[in-house]
Amino acid sequence: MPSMAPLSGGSKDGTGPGGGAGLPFGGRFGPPDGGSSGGDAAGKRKAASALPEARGNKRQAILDQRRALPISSVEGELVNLVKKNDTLVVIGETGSGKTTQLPQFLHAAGFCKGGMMVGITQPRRVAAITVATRVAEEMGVEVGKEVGYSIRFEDCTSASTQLKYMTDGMLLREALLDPLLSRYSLIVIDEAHERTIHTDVLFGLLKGVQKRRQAASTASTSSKQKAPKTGDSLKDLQSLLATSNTPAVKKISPLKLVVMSATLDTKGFCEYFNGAEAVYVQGRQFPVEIFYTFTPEADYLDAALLTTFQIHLEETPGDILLFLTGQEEIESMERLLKERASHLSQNVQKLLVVPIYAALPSEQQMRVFQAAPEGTRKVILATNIAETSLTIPGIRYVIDPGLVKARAFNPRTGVESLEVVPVSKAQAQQRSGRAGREKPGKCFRLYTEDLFTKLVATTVPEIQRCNLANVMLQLKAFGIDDVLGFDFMDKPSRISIVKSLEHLYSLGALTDEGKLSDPIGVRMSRFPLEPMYAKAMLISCDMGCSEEMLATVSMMSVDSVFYAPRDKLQEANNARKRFISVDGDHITFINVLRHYIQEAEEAGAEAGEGEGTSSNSSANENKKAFKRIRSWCSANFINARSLRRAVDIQKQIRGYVEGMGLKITSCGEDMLSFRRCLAASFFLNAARRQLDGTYRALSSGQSVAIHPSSVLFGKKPDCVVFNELVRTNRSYIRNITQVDSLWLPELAPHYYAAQGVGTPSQQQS
DNA sequence: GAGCACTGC
Repeated sequence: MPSMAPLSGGSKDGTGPGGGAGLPFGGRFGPPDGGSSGGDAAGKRKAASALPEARGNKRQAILDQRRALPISSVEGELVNLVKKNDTLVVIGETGSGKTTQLPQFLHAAGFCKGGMMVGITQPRRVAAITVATRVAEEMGVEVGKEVGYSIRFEDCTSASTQLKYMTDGMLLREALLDPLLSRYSLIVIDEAHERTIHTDVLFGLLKGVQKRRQAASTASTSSKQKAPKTGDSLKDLQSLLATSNTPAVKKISPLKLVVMSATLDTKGFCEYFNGAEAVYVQGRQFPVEIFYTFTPEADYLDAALLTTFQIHLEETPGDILLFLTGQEEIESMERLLKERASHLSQNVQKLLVVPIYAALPSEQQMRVFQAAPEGTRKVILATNIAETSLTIPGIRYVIDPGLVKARAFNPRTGVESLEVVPVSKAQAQQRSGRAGREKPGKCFRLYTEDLFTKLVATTVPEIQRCNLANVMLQLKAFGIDDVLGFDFMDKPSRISIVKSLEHLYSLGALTDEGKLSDPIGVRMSRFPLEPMYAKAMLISCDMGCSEEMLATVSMMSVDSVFYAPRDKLQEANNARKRFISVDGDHITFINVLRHYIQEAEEAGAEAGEGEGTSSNSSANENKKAFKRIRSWCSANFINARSLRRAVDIQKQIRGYVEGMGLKITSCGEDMLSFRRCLAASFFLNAARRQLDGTYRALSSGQSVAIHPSSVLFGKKPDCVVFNELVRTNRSYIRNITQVDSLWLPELAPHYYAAQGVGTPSQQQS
């Protein structure tokens, strides 16, 4: 393709504020290297008024906006390339319009004919919703009709849907039910550079689907051909293709694939997709000047503080975005900045400090989107959440200390930890790009240019740094038995795969031959849960306490529901007391969920009592109920967002259980039965108290301690099961329930030697 | 007596 000019670059010749010239903290920064980049999907725009006249104007405005996008000048070429290639790699920089426009081009070119769909995956739920909404608006249709989206808990599509935006995890789910993705003519994997675990699994899977649909379509044209050769890892699906559903399969057309990425790291993608062609689409991003420090900073927090005031006192208006590693760091920086800002002289503009991180309650998160008052500069203290997940308007200055808190995972021990590590080059570029969304901006990297060149190019893909039990279960469910030979773009370590297979085997999900067991493994793979929780649901159905386990796995699947701000710790602990069970955290969580649901029901009933005839009054009643629940949450120091999510999950899992023909039953007050069920479910995570008072995890033999946030902290139970093993200063277990040590060999005899619970009967290594 | 980046089904 005569393609498409290179992406717009940063300025090469800017003179930096640091360059030595008269700054209060001068001499800190060297000259710019002129880089700029980064970006995310198209943002949400305001819906226009519904007045006919305004609507006409709106349509014209939309058309103008679409035509102005860099991608629209190459529509014809792009469509031809898609037609010509089975797989096409599209590199589109920020603001190119690829996410909203390319699917519309494909729609116009006839890829949705004959009831077929174009599917577009996104790593995040919000992106799927906002982009689908925008595209529907541009096409002048209602969301959910021709253009729809599908995310967990919300399917906004219909029989007439032709462009379907969805989370990557959702497409994986769909592939379980329809292994050939027979309703799709083309799949677009967007934001492929983010390399989420779902995206990476999809890569391998879709390559397989392409192969089989190719085979099916040529088989149907060249008439008879025997079942495809077996012997490769996909033989199960191939035989499925050969035996079942024959008429439909014969008609199937080949599957096209478009992989869209924001980085220039095309080589890896093209090689992986069998030498696929790549095209570049120019972006539209303002230049961002990059500054480095001349020497390494001993204390990056101090350097960040000084740089903030340097910008504040010397630079033109525009808000500042400072990247920090976590909540604690943000809170202390907030205090420091506020303290220093209070000493600013009267004739200097004010500084407004706003924190944002995922655990912050939503009302407080919203503050970053409010414009600062006249004559005030806003400084936003953010975690990685501001890197991709949300775009904050008004940012012209980015301060990047070059560090990030990332999850690490030791496959040998199964221990997870969070560690502060240097960012990758791609991440640093993504961060600096945040300064050039609306106007030219500046990015101050609190490290030397030499150090930048030594950073790794891209972040290690998620699939290489987390627990793979779920992924392996899904692959087995797809009929891929040879998981070690699966076509990963970046293969996880062998030990990591083997360990997760052992884990699945211990749970009974795999047979001695390593195949998915039926019905246990098959059922487990259907649940949108960690394998251990999926198994727990199945066991609890046999043990008569599935209602309690349903509440437990729902609560275990969300972020901590207890919200304890540092300054109100005592109050929060007191509030928690009313929910506590002496048996442990699991039953405590069940109590929280039950109280919440009861409160919500009462609030709903109270609202219903005063129900009037007008919809207005019922809306008010809803608002009242909502308010009551929210104040109940804050009075009890409970994170409302987490609990709402737990309720959603509970509802969804209940549906799955019932769909399998299993019964949800409660054991009532018989918590002994429920604790036995917890022991039977979580036997892989058991720990026993040693003579010296420490605890020993039975499966790995490592020494662990009960986390102080557990209700069993300081209670010295003899034997416990737990759900989380996290390493910080030492190894802590969290979410714990007391069990009788004799239950373990009784309920998990295949794992624990019958004579006792000193050690498991296998897996000693 | 400690501390939890961010997503997703």
